[in-house]
Amino acid sequence: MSAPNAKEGRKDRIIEAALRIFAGKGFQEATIAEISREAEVSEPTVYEHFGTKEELLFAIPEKITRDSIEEMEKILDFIQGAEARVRAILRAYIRLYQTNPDYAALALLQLSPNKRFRQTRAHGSIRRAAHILLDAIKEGVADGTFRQNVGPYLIRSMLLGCIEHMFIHWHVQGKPEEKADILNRLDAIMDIILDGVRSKRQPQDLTIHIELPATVKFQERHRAGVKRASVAPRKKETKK
Amino acid sequence: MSAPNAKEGRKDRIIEAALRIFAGKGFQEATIAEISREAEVSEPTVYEHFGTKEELLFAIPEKITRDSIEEMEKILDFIQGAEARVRAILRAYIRLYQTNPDYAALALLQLSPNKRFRQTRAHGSIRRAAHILLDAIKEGVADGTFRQNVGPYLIRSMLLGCIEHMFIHWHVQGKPEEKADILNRLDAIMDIILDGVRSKRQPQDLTIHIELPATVKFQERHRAGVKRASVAPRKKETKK
Amino acid sequence: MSAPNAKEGRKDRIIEAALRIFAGKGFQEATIAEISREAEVSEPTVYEHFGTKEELLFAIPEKITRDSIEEMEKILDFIQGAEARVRAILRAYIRLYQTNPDYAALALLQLSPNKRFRQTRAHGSIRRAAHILLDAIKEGVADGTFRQNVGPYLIRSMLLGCIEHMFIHWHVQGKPEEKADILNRLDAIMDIILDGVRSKRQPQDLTIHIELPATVKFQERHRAGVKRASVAPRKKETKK
Amino acid sequence: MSAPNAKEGRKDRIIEAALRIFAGKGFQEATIAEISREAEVSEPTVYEHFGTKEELLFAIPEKITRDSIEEMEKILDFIQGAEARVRAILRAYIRLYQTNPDYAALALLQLSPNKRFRQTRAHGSIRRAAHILLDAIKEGVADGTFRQNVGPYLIRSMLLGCIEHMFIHWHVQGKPEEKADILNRLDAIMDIILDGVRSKRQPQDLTIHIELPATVKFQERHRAGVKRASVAPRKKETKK
DNA sequence: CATGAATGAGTGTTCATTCAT
DNA sequence: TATGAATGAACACTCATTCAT
Repeated sequence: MSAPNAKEGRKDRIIEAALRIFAGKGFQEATIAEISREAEVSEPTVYEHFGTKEELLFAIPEKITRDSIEEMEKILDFIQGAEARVRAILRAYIRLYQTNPDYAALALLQLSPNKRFRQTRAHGSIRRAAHILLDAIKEGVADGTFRQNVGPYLIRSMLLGCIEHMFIHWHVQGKPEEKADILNRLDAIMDIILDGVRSKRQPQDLTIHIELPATVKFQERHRAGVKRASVAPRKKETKK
Repeated sequence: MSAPNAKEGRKDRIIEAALRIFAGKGFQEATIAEISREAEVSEPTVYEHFGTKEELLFAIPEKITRDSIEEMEKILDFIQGAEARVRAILRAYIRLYQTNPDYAALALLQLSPNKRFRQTRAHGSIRRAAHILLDAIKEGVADGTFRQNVGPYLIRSMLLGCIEHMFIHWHVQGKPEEKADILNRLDAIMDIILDGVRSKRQPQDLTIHIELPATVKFQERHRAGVKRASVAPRKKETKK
Repeated sequence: MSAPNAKEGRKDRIIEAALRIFAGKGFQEATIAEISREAEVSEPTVYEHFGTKEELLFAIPEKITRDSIEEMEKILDFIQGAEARVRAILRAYIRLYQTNPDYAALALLQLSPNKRFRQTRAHGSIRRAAHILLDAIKEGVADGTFRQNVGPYLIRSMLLGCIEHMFIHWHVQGKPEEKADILNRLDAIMDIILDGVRSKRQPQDLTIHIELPATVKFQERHRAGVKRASVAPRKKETKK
Repeated sequence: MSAPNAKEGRKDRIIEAALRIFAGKGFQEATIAEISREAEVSEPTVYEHFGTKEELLFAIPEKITRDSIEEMEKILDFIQGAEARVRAILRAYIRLYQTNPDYAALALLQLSPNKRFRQTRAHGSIRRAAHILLDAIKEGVADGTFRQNVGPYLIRSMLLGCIEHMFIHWHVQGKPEEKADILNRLDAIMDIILDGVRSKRQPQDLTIHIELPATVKFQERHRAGVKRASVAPRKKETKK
């Protein structure tokens, strides 16, 4: 038990050290010497487990994405409805980035520019995740949840682009405290993307005309204000 | 006149060569030797004009953004209305990226991860552009064009994130032909972001309870039923 | 009995694997890892038996030459006559190289350049073999079999040099099929070295004076005269 | 003039230093650092001129053989007769090895085991030289200078093998003083190879047919029949 | 002023070799 | 004893950067 533990522990320690260093100073600026120091192993030990500096880089998303994506897929089995599924997927993205800010920085700043990364198994996982999201969106387009006249790729770009942009922005701004907030604001973000940012000042085209005798008593039952969820537009007009 | 021209021409040739090379293979993978070869000057000549490889990197956005942003600012003087201004700014972004795909790749993949770039004058220009966009958004929030309850930063992230994500996606996918399409589709994209992706079929979640005396005549006006949607939104009307 | 057998078998397996690998890619290019893999033992086991990579290299001729040379010495006891002895020794060389082409390549290409190998016991054996050959040659010089005016070292260089050159040539040319032929051609080679490559035309200038009774009829048959040879030795014998 | 001189001088200095070091301690044991120190240049300068350590190794025979072989070819234009040509070629070999003992050691001990060297231009020159020698030998075989029944390849192996063996022997024995002697003894060596090492106690191959009157008494003197030799020299004497 | 030539400084990578089990 | 795991030590090679011309 100690051996495999020690072994895996060592390998994991190296990956974790590499994640810290790579995220901190970039792939090229980082040296194996520094990483091995951080991991408290010797340089050759790093090469024992990872044949190349770049291989070590790619091992990081390999390790991190596999679990995340499998978990996400499991969860999705229990979620019905396109919108809910999209929300769940984005929630997974955000939670991953938030739980592991170093990984977020690595993935968004170091890995994505790397062309060779695109031929990696880890990138395959990422593509799969992106595909799952795309499928959920398509489903939403099909069932009328989302607009018919908008390409699902564009919707995905909006969703992921927004999230990624926020993370990058906060990372380079060095305001990690705000990062913790993203998950809380996901529903808001979702609502905005779903419903748009334009202020909805008029009951869009809903008009109800009811003619009642003067004696009739009228009671409108307000719903409890929606808490965090759907910022769905509430439009109520009662006319007489 | 010929000398400064030749000189400036030389400097520009170096910058352009550097842009091509940096965008093509990344900053670290590129060598001064290669760039000087591409620019048809000698290596020391590169150092004559740019003290450092990184300085040369930073000179690229310096050159490109200055003109773009100044032009954008001028144009904005003639545009009224928050939404139109936002559209104009985004149009400028897209046109820049589209006109100069190498610069797009450089800015989005090479420059943004670079921390030192943030202390550059060129980055100042970029920040200013981002600020102008933010101001336009704020203006729109203030004048009721945009929702009040959404932070302008978030709106900006949505807009820029979406655009950047699309460019990156198309760059790494190697589909430049689609890139040419973005500008044409900007208005559509803007509309989507502004209006949301949710299909706007009816006032959702509207519940009206009306108690009426039996004698009251009631007339319900059906809207067109949802066609294919299966997960159709729930609408409940209760009448008595 | 099994243990030492197994052990010796293991040691031999390592030596044989090392021979294959060393001969195939050279000493420096070969790695202990590769050899241990080929021998189906672990790397430390190699070091268990041979303290050093070079020690392992030297163990190969150690193992191979010992038997060969002892056998050769025994055989020589039964061979009389300098020329026959020389032939026998060379036959042993050739048979060794031919039986074990890997060893030939190793000895001729890897071991001979190695200075430290000269201080090895294995090299002692090789020296002894060379000495035995030299003794046979000296014996031949002494008893009139070989020319008096040629140093025995030179004769040995001719013999060994020729054989080695042929093996090297065929090894690098990758024509092992010809190698199988050398032993068959040893006698021819020996004859050539012994008798020279010059065509023996000397009887050309041979003048014989024979006094015969007038009745005797005499006929000499000339060989075709050599055309261009200028430096051809002229030998004249006169008899009565 | 100074620049090319300095440049070529530098490059040559590096080659010469490399030759000394490589010959002294072998290719693998030598380090670029040591060579650059010996050449009094920096390590990168070595790489400026030679992309690789091995390329540097191969540049040595490149430089040395080209001149030698061209010179040899020129000289051969003036030499008539196969034997004289062969002698001239071998003289060139020996002089080269003797003039440049380090190169001899390098060529015979470091280069010949190297498989990649065989694909080098320098090796092409060496092959050409070997081919010229072979042609001269074939010419000699054709014109009757050399034995008809001996393959020219074998003759070449004898000649080159002998010379190389002597140089190697003297190199590893560390007796350079004898090396100086080889050229002086070349003619003797040639004579030996051409005429063989067997003591020539009688005119061989002499066949005399004499018709004698029946009254003449005839006596044939048998020599001891060679046992197994197949190509054994035929000696027939007929006496009266 | 432009450049050919040179280099200082640093890094990834390799293996022979050794412990701890 | 045999080995999986780890490492110390060393080296080839690169490239941004600078002189001398």
